[in-house]
Amino acid sequence: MDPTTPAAPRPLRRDAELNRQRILVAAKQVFAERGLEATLDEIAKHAGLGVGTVYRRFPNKEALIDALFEEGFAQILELTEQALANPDAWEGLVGLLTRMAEVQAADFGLRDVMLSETYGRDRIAQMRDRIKPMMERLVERAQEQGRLRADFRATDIMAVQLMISATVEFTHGVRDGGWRRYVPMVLDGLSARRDGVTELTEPELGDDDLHSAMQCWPRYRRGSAAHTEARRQQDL
Amino acid sequence: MDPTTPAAPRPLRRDAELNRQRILVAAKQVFAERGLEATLDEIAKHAGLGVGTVYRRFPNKEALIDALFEEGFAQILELTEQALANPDAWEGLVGLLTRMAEVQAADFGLRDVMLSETYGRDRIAQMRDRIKPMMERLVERAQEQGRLRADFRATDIMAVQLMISATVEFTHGVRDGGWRRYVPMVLDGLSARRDGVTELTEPELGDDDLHSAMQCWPRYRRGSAAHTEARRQQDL
DNA sequence: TGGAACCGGAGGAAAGTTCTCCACTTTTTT
DNA sequence: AAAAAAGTGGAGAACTTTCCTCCGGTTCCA
Repeated sequence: MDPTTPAAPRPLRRDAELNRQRILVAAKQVFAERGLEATLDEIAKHAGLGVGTVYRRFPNKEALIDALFEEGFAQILELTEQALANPDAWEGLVGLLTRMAEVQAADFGLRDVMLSETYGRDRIAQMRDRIKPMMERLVERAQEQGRLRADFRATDIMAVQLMISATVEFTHGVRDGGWRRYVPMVLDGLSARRDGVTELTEPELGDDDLHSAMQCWPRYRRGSAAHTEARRQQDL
Repeated sequence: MDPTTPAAPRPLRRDAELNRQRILVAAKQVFAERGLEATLDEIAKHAGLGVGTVYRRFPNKEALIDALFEEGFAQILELTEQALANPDAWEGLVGLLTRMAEVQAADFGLRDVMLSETYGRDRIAQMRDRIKPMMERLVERAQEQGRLRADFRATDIMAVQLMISATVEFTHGVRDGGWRRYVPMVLDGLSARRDGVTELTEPELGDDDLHSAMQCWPRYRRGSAAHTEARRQQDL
């Protein structure tokens, strides 16, 4: 009837489909390592393709990100459900926050999608709507069971995640899993009361670790280092 | 003897000196509000001057920052000394971390200088060398007095500050002092043991607060908003 | 009042971004 | 096997955003 029906999207040519997969794989990897700030040029190079190819398959960066992080969301949703399934709500919460930190540490792209609202806003908003009531139930139950501090609220979880995320980023590249030292500390702050402390399995950062963490700490690193450096040389 | 002696720097012309002051004042304000990412153009405008004037007085951005944050460092040093002076080391530590958070919230420029190593490296390194032993003593004493968890180390303080800093930034522009809710939580995680919890005086974030905090959350906000926005419009 | 000192702010230079374009290559169809 | 269709690569267009320079004109002060 309607000749312009968009219904029948003829399948991609074989090589094109293959390249599409390559792009997805490369994007997943590159985003995971470098976060969403990675360039599509970078991804294309990593996939062994030209940028043009990437842009023909995905109209823009956001579309690629969107296509990529659906499963990531599913994963998070599942983690939350698992946490709720635990009869000990506190244990569930502890596990959830730890897993979330693991996810964040393993995939900076997913972290960025979760923590920012720049990309995939709709999807995120939708997901938060689904997760929110679960979080509220989890918090409530953990409080009823007397393990979570009574003044904690579901809206505080975001801030806690952000705190943990900060330690993940801080220790990144310095010591794998260095953030693991700080998750128990934060959680000890959320418990209603306790006799001792949760044992820290992750050893402390040495002075040298600390120093290189500060060096690599990417925040506030504005202006290309090269540029600034060149200038510094001139001044001598 | 030597005609090229740099010793006698004839004083600036009156108007020039006045403008120098204006620059310093404006820079202090603008950096405090926007952090070190503020442009010298911005500062110049805020001072009612041209950029050229700023650059004649300070060879580059770093020099201006350096000239500016000496007193900030002094302030931090003093806070640390005060903390050490407190006979109750734990109380000292609590006070210190709270004050530090206040400083960070009040002056994003100083926060950036403290937490990054991009600007004023030498000065910072030097300061850290002076502060480090004080921190170690503070930690040690607080542990001896049985209030601070025994597995805490002086090198962990940086991470704790980073966590707090994350909450400061998160709540910034959403609710003044919203971060105050999280400092006691973190500190409760650092105490050796406790029967109950430290009372949170800062009320929780509402759903709307949370939403706008996410919206404003500046991290990962790459690509000019205008650009992205224009593109989004086209897609419709 | 004659310079030396100073000012403003347009715009140069560099480094990124995202995304387009089109001469070429590869696949599919006839 | 040749024509048609589909896909490719990557230089570079178009845009930001940064830091900083330059120089015609203005202001101060000896």
